[in-house]
Formats: sequence, C-alpha cells, structure tokens
Amino acid sequence: MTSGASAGSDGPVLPLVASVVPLVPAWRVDRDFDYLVREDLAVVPGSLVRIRFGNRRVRGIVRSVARRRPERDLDEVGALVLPEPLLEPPQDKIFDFLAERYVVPRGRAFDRAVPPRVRVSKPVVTQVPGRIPEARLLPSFDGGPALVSALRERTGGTWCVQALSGPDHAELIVEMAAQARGQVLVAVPEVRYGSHVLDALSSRWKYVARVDASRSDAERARAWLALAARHQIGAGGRSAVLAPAPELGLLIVDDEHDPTFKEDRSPRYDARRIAEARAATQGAVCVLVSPTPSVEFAGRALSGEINWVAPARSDERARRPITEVVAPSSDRVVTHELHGRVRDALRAEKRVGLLVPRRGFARAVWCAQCRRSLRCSRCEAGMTYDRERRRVRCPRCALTGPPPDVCPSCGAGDFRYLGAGSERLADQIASAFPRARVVRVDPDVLARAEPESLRLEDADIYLTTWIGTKETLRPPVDLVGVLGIDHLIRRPDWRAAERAYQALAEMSEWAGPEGRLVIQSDDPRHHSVQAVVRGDYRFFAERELVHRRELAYPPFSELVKIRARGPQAKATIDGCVARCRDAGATVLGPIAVPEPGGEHADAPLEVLAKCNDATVVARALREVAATTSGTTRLQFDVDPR
DNA sequence: ACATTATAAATA
DNA sequence: ATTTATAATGTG
Repeated sequence: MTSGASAGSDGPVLPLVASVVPLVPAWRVDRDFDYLVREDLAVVPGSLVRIRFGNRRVRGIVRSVARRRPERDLDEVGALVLPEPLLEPPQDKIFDFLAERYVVPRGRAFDRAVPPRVRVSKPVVTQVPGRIPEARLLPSFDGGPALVSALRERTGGTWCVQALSGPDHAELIVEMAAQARGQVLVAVPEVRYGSHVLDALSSRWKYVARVDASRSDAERARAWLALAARHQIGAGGRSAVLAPAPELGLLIVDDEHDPTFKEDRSPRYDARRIAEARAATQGAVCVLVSPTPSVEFAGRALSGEINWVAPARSDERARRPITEVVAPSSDRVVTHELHGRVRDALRAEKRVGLLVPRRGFARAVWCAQCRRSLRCSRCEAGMTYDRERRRVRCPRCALTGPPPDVCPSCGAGDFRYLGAGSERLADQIASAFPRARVVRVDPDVLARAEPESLRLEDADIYLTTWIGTKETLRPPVDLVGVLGIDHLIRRPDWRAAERAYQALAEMSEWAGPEGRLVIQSDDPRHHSVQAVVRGDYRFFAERELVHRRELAYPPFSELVKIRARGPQAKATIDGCVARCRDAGATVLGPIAVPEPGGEHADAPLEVLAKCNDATVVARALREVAATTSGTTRLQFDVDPR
C-alpha cells in the first residue's frame, strides 16, 4: 500500500497522496478528496489536517495515505493540526456507520471525532495497568462468569446486563472496567447533578479521561487526546461512545434504558447502537447495563441474539420494598390507604417521598374491560380525548372522530378517560398533613435554586415530580407514595408501558428493601405495576414483548421517522416513501404535524417507516437527501426515542 | 439598464 | 460551510 515504485523499478518515486474527509456538513461534498503530502509531514491514516477547500481552509480527517500517481492536479495538505493521529483505523468505520445509519453527510459525522478547540496539547497521563482483581459481584449473576471471561480475554460480543438496584451498582461498573483488557470507555446518562458511577471510577483510577459536558472544553479536549494516545480509561455522557480508543477492549453503556442516549440534534444517533457497532468493528466487548433494561435490548437478549446476564431471582426479590397497590380515589389525591401509611410514617418520625404526576399530559381513552387504550385506525398511535368537544383525536395524524360506542378489541362499551388537572396537588397535601414540613421540588424550584440549598434533610414530606427523583438529588426516605401512574401507563406512545415500569422500578429502589412503596393505580393487574410488586424484571419484559410483537414495534422492527417541510414537501416525502417501500419498509403516513404557532397549511409532513433493518432504508434515503434542493428541508430520525 | 437579492453549483 | 456564478426581482 505504501511501497509504490521505489524498490528495483526504474521510474521516479511516486508522490504521497492522502484521501481526506473534509469536515464540512454538506451533501455535495459527501466523499473523500485527495491531497498531496509533503515528505516532511507525518501524515498517517487518522491524522487531523488542515486543507484548502474551495477558497477557504478547513479541517479534515485522513482516511488513507498511499504512493500513487494522482489522476489530476492536487493541492497539498496544509498542516497537521495534531502531531498524533486522532482516528486510527478501523475507528473511521464507526463514523461511516454513523453517517450511513443516521443519514448525515460524512463531514458532519466525522466532525464528531474531533475534540473541542484543539489548541490544548498537554502531555498525556498514561497509567500502568495493575493486577486484575478477582470479580466479586458479577460471578453471582446468571451469565456473569461468561461475561468475566469475555472481558478478561476480550472475546467481543454484546452483553445486556440486568443490574441489581441499589448501592452496588457503581461498584459493578467499576468491577467490569477493572476486568477488561485494553482501553475502556464508559457512557453514563447526562450528568446534571453528578453521577455515582463517575465518582466511583474516579476513586479507582488516578486519572479518568472525562469527556462529559460538565467539564470545561479544555479538559474535555485533553481527555479526548489522552484517549487517542491510549490512556486506559475514559468516561462521559452519550458522546463517550465516539471518543477515540484505538485499543478499545470494553465499551459500557450504563443505565442503558435512559432516553438521553438518543442524540436530539443531527446526527441523531442512538449511542447504544453506536456502542454495539463500534465494539464489533474493534473486536471489543459491548456491555449495556441497566436495572431496567430497554425492551429492545432485553428482547434481543432473551431470544439469544445477544448475551444476557441477570441476577438470581432471589437476589432481585430481596431488593424489593413492601409494595402495595391501591385504587385511586375519585375525590381526593391521597387515598385513605396512602394517607394512613403517611400518617403512620410521620408518627414514627420517618420520612416520606411523594411523587406527583407531571402537570400537563395527554388525555387517553381506554377500555375498562380489556384495558387497552384506543388506537388510531390509520397509524396505530394512541388516541387522545378532547373533553370540550367530546371527540377523540390522533396526535400523530390528526384523524378526529366521535368516541366509539364499543371497544374495537373486545366489544365492551365502558370507556374511561384519563387526564384530570393536577395543579393543586401540593396545596392539598400540605393541608392533609398540616404539621408536617413539606419540601417541594419541581423543575421551577430547581431552576431557581442550587440543589444543595434546598435543605432536603429538614423535610418530613419530600414532594416532587419525576425530576426530583434523580438518585443524586433525592433524600433517603422510608415510605414512597406514587400518587398517579396511570397517566404514564396510558400515554399515547408505544413505549408508555416501558416508561411507566422504569419509573415505578426507580421508586421501588428509592424506597429500598427496608422501606415501603404505595402505588395508586386503577389497573393493579397491568404488567408495569405487577412486575414492580413482584420485583421481577423478566415478568415485565416477557409480557411487554408480546405487545411489541403484535404491533411490530422494536425489537420486532426498526423505525425511521422522516419529516419534510418547505415548498416541495409533498413531492419530497412521496419520494422518500417510495424509496422506503422499495427497501422493504412498511410506511405509515404521510400526515401533517401541526407546529405550535405555525400555519396549518405549511405544517411539516411526517411518515414513520417500520422495517427489518433501518440501515438499508437509510442507504436509500441518503440518495434522496443528496438530491433535495435547498429550500425543502428533510429531517431523518432513525431509531427515534 | 443596472443594482439588489434569492438560488444553485462547486469545492482536490 | 463558504464562496461564486446565475437567475430573479426591484429601482430610477
């Protein structure tokens, strides 16, 4: 590849030619460009270089370097931005995958390989790896010993690990990292109020290359370059799965179910899928950890497609608090039963956490008989109910109509409507327990005050919305009361049951094995509720998978959402639909999605494609994207959350 | 007829 | 992304 015409042959030495991806986010330049390399410049595959492009200077990443005869007049590589390569092969394949699956120009994908402000070039701290300690926690898991040997021998594979809730969680992550051979990257959910896992990693290793947003740009850049120079361990948020690690041995995604692993700006990647694909291309082990794994990955694990690691049933049940489900009362927010539990706890000088539902939510319609929510006949989204007009409406395709007389699933005629306002909850609770000190935490309070200044330890009743239940924020309590879970269960969204289960499981963890959990729900038999009562994740997963299979939602399909706006929106989206169908997808829509404040006439059009392999559909859509004119905006969302 | 502004094309 | 050529629109 690099030899060329020198040895023995008579011709002149061929020039060095580098293929470069310019870091320019445009479909018109979605390919490599060749440049000459001066003999004194240490340009290698993966180098970050400065090149002339058009009439300006941009940065680019070198894909390959070879001695060959150029086919045309070439410009010279301007300079090396970094002395060492940033993206040694085969890591460039990750960014090819990123560009391909998530339908972005290559320059936009490769831009994610570059650290912020590459001015800082400090010496790199490298750690001499110590002796590998015995694994303490993992061997007691079903499938744990196999994972330990995969880590030690670096035999690859994707592993879905159902963690135990509780204080051992951070240690489990540290233990896996310590067992691994080669470099280790750990991705954790967005760390706004700190992270126990990152703290635990930092106390085990002298220097953990932190690439999360809570660090300064300078520190992130330093960490990024340290990892490119083979520093052993790095950690951060979603983007940690894209950090350089030429000798990657282990890639961990912790709390894998968390929605922040989906990037919400272009490139809209799912960090878990990137992690899996990356580990495969580098021969590393990919571990997805969560006490409540996503149904997508758990389903693949239970079917044997990827590896499955779970705690012994008895260990899982031992973490469960005493759990009760009580029917909500129609005239008060705190039922008689929960009121009694709170009163008893306060008398015993114990502390109480109460979870109130979010303020605004969709009003769902469901059948009292078979307990299914009403779904749109056209696109399968859950219907919402407009109380004033007495009509049902699909939030996805805006199909409206009168509420049906009988349930389309079971023929019963008894519908329930959900979604009463909940503004006065805090006041009602304060007046129900007048002698208790009530501390209220919600997004408004958090925006105004630092978490430390809230004096949570003084509270008898800690009243919060979901935001205040973050592990690093919530105070320890003895009783947790969930005032309403039904709005989450009935949410018009195919992941509603999963989100509800995860929320309840988190509350169960908050109450802890010594505590008590009271759930107010009118659907105590729902699998999201029952799984928490039983302390049995698998119970939830297996039942939810039945529903997913019925409607062909992930993991039984992959999804691609496409949105078009502008003058040619209709024609453009029709072209996309045709491409999707050619690629074997089932397409729902197109439908107009009204925007807040926008005219209905020029509302963007949206379709949802269900397919076996979204990468195949993405490849087809790439051609549409590359040929779409500037005034029509196309937006692709592969693996939408 | 010429200046101003939107639009498309090209980048080694 | 940014520049440059080209078409469309506006102005005296």
